[in-house]
Amino acid sequence: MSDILNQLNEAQQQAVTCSDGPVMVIAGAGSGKTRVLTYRIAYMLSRGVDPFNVLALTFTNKAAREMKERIISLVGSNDARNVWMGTFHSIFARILRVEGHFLGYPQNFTIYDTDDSKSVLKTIIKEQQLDPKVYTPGNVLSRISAAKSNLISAEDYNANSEIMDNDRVAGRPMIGEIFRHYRARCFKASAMDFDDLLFNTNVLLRDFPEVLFKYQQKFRYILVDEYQDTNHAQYLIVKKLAARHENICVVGDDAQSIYSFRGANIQNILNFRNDYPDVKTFKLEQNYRSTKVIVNAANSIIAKNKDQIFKQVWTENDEGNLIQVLKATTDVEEGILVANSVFQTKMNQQLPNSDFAILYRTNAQSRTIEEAFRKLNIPYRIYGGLSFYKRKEIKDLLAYFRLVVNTNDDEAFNRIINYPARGIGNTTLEKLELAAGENDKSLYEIARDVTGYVPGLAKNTATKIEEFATMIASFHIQLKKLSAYELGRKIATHSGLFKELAADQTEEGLSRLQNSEELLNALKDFSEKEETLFPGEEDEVVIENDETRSLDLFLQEISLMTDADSDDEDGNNKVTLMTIHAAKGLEFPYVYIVGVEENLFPSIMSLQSRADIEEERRLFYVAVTRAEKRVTLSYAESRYRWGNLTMNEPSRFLEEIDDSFIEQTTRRVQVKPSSGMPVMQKAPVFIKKNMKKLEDAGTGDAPSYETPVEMIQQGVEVEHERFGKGKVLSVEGAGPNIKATVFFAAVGQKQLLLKFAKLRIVG
DNA sequence: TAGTTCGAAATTTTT
DNA sequence: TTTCGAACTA
Ligand SMILES: Nc1ncnc2c1ncn2[C@@H]1O[C@H](COP(=O)(O)OP(=O)(O)OP(=O)(O)O)[C@@H](O)[C@H]1O
Repeated sequence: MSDILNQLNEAQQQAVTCSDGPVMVIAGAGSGKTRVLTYRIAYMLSRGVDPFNVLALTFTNKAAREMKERIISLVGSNDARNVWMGTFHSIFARILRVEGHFLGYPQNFTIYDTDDSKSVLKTIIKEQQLDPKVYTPGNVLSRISAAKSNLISAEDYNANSEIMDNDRVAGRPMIGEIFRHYRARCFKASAMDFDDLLFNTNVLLRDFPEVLFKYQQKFRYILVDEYQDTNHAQYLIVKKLAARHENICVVGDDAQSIYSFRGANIQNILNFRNDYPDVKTFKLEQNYRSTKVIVNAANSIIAKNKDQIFKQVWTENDEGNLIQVLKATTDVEEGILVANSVFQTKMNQQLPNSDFAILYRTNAQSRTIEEAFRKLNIPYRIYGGLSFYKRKEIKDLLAYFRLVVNTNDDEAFNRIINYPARGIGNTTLEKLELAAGENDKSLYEIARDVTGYVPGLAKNTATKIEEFATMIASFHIQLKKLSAYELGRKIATHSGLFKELAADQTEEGLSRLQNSEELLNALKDFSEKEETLFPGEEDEVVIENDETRSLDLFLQEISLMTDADSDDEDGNNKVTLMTIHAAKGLEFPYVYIVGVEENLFPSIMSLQSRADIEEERRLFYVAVTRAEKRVTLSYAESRYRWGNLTMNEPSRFLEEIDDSFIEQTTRRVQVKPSSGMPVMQKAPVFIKKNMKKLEDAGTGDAPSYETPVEMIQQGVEVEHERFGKGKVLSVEGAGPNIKATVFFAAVGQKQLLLKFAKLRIVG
């Protein structure tokens, strides 16, 4: 046990050993807050606390997993497996699976992701005959989401005159009505969206005292990491659960609150004392992560914010490198400069790729960076953006799985009823929807007896629909009998999905098929492995048939997984590319913050209000404090945005850093990259290509094609990145509109505008 | 009903 | 640059 305490400084030790009652740790970046939380749990366990009585809420599932590993090695016992540890969403989804019946949800409810939610909203907006330009799904969803995060139900929303007035003034008076429909539809589909998981947990704990009591007894010790980014719904859950024993420990840093856009409220941490007057507060001041330069620069950045708690942060670490600033002419060049710098640093000092992280404000920025790394053959991994589970082909297959698991899932039904094509079009679907609404049934139930519910249908169509429904029913029966993998493969083949994919011989089609196979592989792994993230207990029989790792369990596991949660199978020695938001809580020796430009970072959306700019500044603070050894900032004077060239000034944040922390020579150095850099041959090509685009954008006329275009003539063999190989049958048109008719082996004859089509001449 | 084509719109950040 | 939906054709 003293081993555990030996690895902590005095303030940390106090925070760890101060046993019962409310505890708050509020401290700057890299001061060991997460470490305190981890060691605190280890300490408790070593003092005989039952791991089943500990609930630890982390920001990602991966953080939870790592914390668990750490604790296991600290206490030298596998017992720590049984600690309840995970994100708010995954922990309470788990609990809702068991207790949801109190609220009328089945155990196998579906979790809707943002796309599902938007799709439901789109249907409602159309149904209500509202102007889709005024009511965009994204907009409406964010209103609804904000409401639910603040525990405002659809009824409350409509009854609240202030909210309704706001909507009216904003020209969107019908949002309350849409909200009502949305909530009804989700419920009917046995589905919860992300916000519902927290909202419904609150309802559960509010309206069912016996449930509240049960979990208060279970979770005698509650710990929350990154508490500054909790929203009201999360705050109340914690408050309710902790009310009985008040063994609650929260750690956080108000200067790192960066999720207010999804309802996070710094007041939760600032007002903690109001709820627990006898809270013991600990401040940690020593930073163990970063060099003096980084710590001091970060301090000077955050000092510009008005709203903050003053914190002294210092370090005994080395002075370290000054902050480098790279200036590029274009976004493409920025990528090259960054990749070069990584390459040089890594070669000079013999460092692994995993020592480097590239952080950006928006996902869209990853592209140019990615291309530069690919050119240099530096392995990288992109987090966020389009994850595996968001790909079309994967979502299609998953929609089949979802419908089989929860036949009420109308979203899934909609997605796959006519994919692969079964001759069931929009008109038919509308009739089904109508019948479903009138009879208060799910689309699936209508489909099972379509002749009964929708009499006027063409015979052929009705048969098709019933065949589909029967197929789903036959899968559904086998849900608990087969493993996830066995059933998954059966569905993929029997539904005709694989056949459809295999028929597409284009390169894109092949990769789609491969991805789908990859999903089946994941199912296979899942079916074979034993453990899940969560412990089970005798008093909660969630899993009826423990033997089969069935498909519904698989869906539960992946629905709340982000790609930060999964590890890469082909090695982890890669440069990390991610948004700053995703980097919260992580650390890397060398950090590059790219796109440090006005209108991008700070985002153009934030310039209106001081509060928003301060949040951007906190984001910048988070970014800088991820670094252990060196920070490099970069900006580009111009960058492409939706295909348009835009000019940008360097970010105000650059100027806010004291000059004494910035390496003054870097500017000169990278205007003329030193020779010996590996991309010297390639860089000019890139820049030239970009210059050409510049010209085009400037003049508009004077078509300037790259040479190959003239070479595309009748009879030439070409390759298209999507359609594969083909032969040019004819070329017509002139100027910017030259068109070629090409016959592709894979997809047949196509007309292509040479301006856009990327044709390569073969042979 | 299915497949194609053309024009408009989109990008903050995420569970 | 890509994605989505409306309009059009087979
Ligand atoms: N007493 C200590 N001795 C040695 N290393 C420490 C000590 N405390 C913390 N560290 C190290 O400092 C780094 C930062 O710790 P940790 O991630 O817990 O900080 P944090 O306050 O949670 O940071 P952030 O708020 O930025 O996420 C980690 O690498 C951790 O191992």
